[in-house]
Amino acid sequence: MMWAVSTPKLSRLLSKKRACALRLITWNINSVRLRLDLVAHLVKETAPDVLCLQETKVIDDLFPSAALAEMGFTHQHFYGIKGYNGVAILSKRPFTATKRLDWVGRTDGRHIAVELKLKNKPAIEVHNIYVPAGGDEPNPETNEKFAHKLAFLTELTRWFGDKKNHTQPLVLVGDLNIAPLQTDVWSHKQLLKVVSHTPIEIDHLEALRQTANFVDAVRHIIPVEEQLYSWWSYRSRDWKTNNRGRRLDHVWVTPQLSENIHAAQILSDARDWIRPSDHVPVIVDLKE
DNA sequence: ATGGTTGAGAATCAA
Repeated sequence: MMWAVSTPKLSRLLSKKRACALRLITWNINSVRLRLDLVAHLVKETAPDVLCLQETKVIDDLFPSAALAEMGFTHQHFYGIKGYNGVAILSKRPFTATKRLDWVGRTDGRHIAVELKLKNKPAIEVHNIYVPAGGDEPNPETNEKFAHKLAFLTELTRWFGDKKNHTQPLVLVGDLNIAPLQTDVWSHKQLLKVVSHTPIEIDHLEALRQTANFVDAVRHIIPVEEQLYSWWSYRSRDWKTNNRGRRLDHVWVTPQLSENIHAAQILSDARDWIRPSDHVPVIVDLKE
């Protein structure tokens, strides 16, 4: 087994998982087959109960189910298309339900959900979402990809809005491809017209958040004053020195779960792993 | 203002 990484201090840096906690990780992995060894490393170091991946980039027939089951994820729900996108929810705990959701008339592997039981709580529904990146130009009139991104968020907002009267606790994670806060980007001013940090996207994301009064679990733990990123472009000579990151990956929970948020961390070390994804894992522990 | 890199999978497309 080739361990791609040796960061011996990693486990020491991680806050310890409580015995009675559900550890949830979201990670845009940018090809699950190419980075199976990194998944194994992550799992060994952090022991997540539920691992949500985006950009698996593999059709279901070729999904590496057996290897992931060997890592302890005997419960798996995934949906991938050829070449790009693709989402997976890997779990050590059984699901009580699974579903796939499709938006803007496409079946393009961007949203799946599972239901699972927490101790002493009603079953929670975990949504794993990969929001379209949106292309380069932040104008829906001229850029079809940006129009798609906004339409995707609008449809999600309508759907979660319709669920509003339900009392089921929800967790929404994924690569939302939007960095909402000023401290979620390396330069608020320089990114105001850059897709991922434009006001119109942030408004759309905020509308989605408000449908179920979702709480940003990471910012619930880490103060908004603190610069925080989960993605650094491959197109940077030295990501660490330039540190031109953005926080595109999120974990949200509905209010009845917010008091259960025990810890949250962004594993920026992972950006230095061998052949890294451009995104790093985001970890949230929920007390049970 | 521009260019810079990576992955899938076979010429570009997506990010």
